[in-house]
Amino acid sequence: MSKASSKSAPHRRTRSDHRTETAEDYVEAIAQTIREQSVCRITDLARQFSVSHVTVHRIIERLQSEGLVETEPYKPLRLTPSGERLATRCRRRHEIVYQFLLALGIDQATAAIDAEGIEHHVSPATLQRFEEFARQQRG
Amino acid sequence: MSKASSKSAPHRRTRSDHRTETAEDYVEAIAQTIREQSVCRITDLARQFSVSHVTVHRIIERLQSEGLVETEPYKPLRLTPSGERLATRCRRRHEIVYQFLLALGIDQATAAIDAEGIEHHVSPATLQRFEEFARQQRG
DNA sequence: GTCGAATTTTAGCCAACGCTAAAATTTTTT
DNA sequence: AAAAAATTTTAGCGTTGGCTAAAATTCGAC
Repeated sequence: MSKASSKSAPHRRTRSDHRTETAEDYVEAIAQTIREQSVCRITDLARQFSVSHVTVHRIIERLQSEGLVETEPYKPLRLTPSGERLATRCRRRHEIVYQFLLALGIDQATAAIDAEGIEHHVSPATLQRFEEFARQQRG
Repeated sequence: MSKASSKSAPHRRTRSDHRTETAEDYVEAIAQTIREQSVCRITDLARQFSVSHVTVHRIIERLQSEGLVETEPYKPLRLTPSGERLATRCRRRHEIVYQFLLALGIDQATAAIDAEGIEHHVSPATLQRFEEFARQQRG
């Protein structure tokens, strides 16, 4: 183990980072669900995330107040333009991380799980290196 | 962008994962602080994590109830054997992730930040690949 | 030893995310 | 159309982690 190490960690991701991660996960899931089955409801997300529909409801309220999601009472969920853009960025990032792990030699199941966790913590610079590595490995 | 992708995400990390991450970060920081300046106080952690000492105090209470930290009133913090083991595992994992990012060609500052975020989400299998890659790149 | 500074502890507030129970609404079945 | 099923909403509670203010204790200087 080296010596230099990464001392003096800038500081741990704060509570507001968690809010962002949640927003990203939900927006990404909404986009994918709409893509696959044309509508997305609260129940769909509850099933995907294994939480109660009530929890989803409250998170959706927050995302709505942040301008990422639109919805009328008792109607299915929609993304705002801003929500769509976020979903697209997240999907791309997610895919790059996943392909990178595969290129590294990680098995599909593990890569899928780890990508889920890692994606939110990859800076643009690192993401670019991930992409290059995967391309180089594949090509 | 590929097609297969990582569909049907197992499900997002739950709230209890965050508790674990916090525990890991704190235990790791306590161990390092003790290593560097022989004692670790609540204030030290507050400074490192940029949160109030009151927040640290409450988190330490929890870690104590979980058997990771020991402390007597107004005294510095100590790790239990279990806390020490956790700190050692986390430090090792952190170091592997950091060295891996460096081996990939990420600059030190970015690698330090990203390692902080990524370390909690790397499975044992992936960690091992990270280690192999870094060794191979260096060797 | 006393006083002042630093540190820790307690009290009390807020937000996010987890839950169950129950009410309201929509959809489907009969 | 009425009844049943599914879905969404509201109400209310618990935990974690964020804060400030103020009290208690320890430590250092004098």
